[in-house]
Amino acid sequence: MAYKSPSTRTPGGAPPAGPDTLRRANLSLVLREHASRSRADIAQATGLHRATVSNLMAELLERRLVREVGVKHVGAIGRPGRAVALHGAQVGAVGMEINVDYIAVHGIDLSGRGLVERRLVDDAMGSGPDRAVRRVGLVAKEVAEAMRRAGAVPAGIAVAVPGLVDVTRGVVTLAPNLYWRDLPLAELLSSLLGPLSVPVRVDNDADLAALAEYTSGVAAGTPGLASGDRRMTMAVAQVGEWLGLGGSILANLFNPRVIVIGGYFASLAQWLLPHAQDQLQRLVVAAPAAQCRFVASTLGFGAASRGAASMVINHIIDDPTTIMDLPRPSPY
Amino acid sequence: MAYKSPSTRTPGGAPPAGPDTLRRANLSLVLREHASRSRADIAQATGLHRATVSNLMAELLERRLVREVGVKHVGAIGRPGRAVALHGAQVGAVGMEINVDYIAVHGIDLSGRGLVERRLVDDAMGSGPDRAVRRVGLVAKEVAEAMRRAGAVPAGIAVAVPGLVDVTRGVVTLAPNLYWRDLPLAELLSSLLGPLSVPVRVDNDADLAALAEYTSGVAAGTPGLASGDRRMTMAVAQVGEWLGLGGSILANLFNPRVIVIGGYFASLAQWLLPHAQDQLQRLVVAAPAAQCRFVASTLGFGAASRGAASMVINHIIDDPTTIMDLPRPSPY
DNA sequence: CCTAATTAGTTGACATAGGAGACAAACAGA
DNA sequence: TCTGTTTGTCTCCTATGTCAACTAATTAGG
Repeated sequence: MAYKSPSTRTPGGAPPAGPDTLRRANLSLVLREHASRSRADIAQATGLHRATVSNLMAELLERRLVREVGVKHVGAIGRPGRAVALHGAQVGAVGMEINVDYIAVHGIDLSGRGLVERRLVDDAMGSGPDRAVRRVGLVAKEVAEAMRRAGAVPAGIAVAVPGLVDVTRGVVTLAPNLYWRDLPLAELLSSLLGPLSVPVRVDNDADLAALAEYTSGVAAGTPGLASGDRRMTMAVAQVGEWLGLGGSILANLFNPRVIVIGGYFASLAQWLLPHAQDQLQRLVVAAPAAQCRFVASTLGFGAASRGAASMVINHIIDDPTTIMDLPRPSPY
Repeated sequence: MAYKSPSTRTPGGAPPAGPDTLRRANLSLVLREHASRSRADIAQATGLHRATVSNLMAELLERRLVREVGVKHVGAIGRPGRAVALHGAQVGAVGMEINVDYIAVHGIDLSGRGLVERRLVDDAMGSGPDRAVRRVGLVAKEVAEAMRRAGAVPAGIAVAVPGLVDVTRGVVTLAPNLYWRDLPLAELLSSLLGPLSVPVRVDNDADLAALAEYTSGVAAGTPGLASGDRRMTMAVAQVGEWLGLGGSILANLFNPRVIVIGGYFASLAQWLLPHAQDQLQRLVVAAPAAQCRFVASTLGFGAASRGAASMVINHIIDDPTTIMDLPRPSPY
């Protein structure tokens, strides 16, 4: 009999680890070092043995996640390495943002290149979940089709929702603005998408917007914290001070380098941020040793859907075996 | 040659995974199910094969982390299982809290039983790091000795510091009250402890206090958030409202079930909390759907050191191979 | 042009991990 | 006592990574 992975049926805790767990972890490790480097370089960077990297790379090549991209002529002595690079074009990721008056969509490929970008105004999103979910499902289907035509088969869809989300189950616990409550959105969308069988994830919109800022926005490459709360309405200066107070509480707890202000606040940044920054400086314990700055988002309202698409890609990088385009041929 | 784990030398990212990684993960998985159950029960709970659990259990027995504790007579049909349980008594964990005017210490064994508890008043802790570190080192040495006399060899020491901490390097980035800055506390204490070679960790005091509340305090078994900011001084009612505002910001971001108020605030809980709760109710989006309550700490000032000790235990449970009391005899 | 040195990638033996199934052990019930 | 059932262990199998030896490709130097 063939070797079977440890049974996945674990009631509460972490799944048991088998050899495949190891494989997944190391595949991910190798895939992270995709910056057009040779196998030897990657072995160096990951600490894995050259032979192991070769082996793992073979699987990544088979799954069309990377490709050989030419010879890496270092000019130095010795045999030149064959550079491998991320082969993003064939794998797609779809991110959607649902809000009261619009649906935003970002379709990108594995290397982050934008393929599809839409923003549909729809004032009736708040009129109950049934209609809204159907609408989202239609848009998702259509975008997935467009991605497929562009050569990138969608490997996952992530949906950003303005509310509390149970990420593991894909359930929207509460989204007041949409009048949603305990809505199994991932499940509903999955069944609407039907035979496409694309994994659907759901997450909080602010979290995903933060991810977008972190990966490609003003906070790119910096440990940061994003905040886009847009439920308060007060005079600008006052709001700025409150923002500073809120930021100081977060800064004292997490010591971020930047706090990114997004959503409707971003457009008022010019007037808000000076007050906020003053307040922050006064209230943060570590100031000025640990510099924490308020920064306005530059991604605008597309941030959440952009972040959603990024999250799909992150999940693929975390576990490259989920790409089943070319299932590994059984050796028996 | 024996099998060598992948080289640990990884500049930036995660370490490469070898068979030992797998072993560690599953050892931890089994050790978590220590509630006096049979091997078969544990196999059921973890999803691992019975044979694997037997194998892992053998190593845990060898390391004296668990012990056979009698027959599990279910009264039911079939061969009764041999129950195994956590054998905490031989392994110790030391938690220390450093503050301006005192050092608090908690020594517990692996099963959580308290062995040593001290609280030393020392008003000169704020007079520079040199003296303070020496003092802490002496206390640590003495407590470790007491633990050893009680039969529990310390397997780790965690230190709670009121300030910003770089946990991975064990460096106190900034502790204003102590006048510490970029102090490599873990390294200093390690060298002071000398040949004892006990791993030293450093963490933020509020985080560790939160851990204590979570494991054995008012928030035991509940996803919670702890806050013990004691830097503000205002009129009680006003403070209560500000507390509510701060709590609402956190609640909107993280949706915790409880927010535990600790430190000096806890003693004023009676007057503070009603105002705070009112404010919270008004400002939290999800209220009243997602119930979030303010709760006062009952652990008092020992919370951080208690949490520090818990953290040491958590690390042991996470990776039982760090217990090298009985190194596994090589089979060659 | 040919050889030595050097680095890149691959191959097969070895070590270790966990799963599968068979087996002995230990009980309850008839 | 015999049967059925569950527990724990043993042996074999597969999967994975390391290691050392080997092949491949290139530069340096005569």
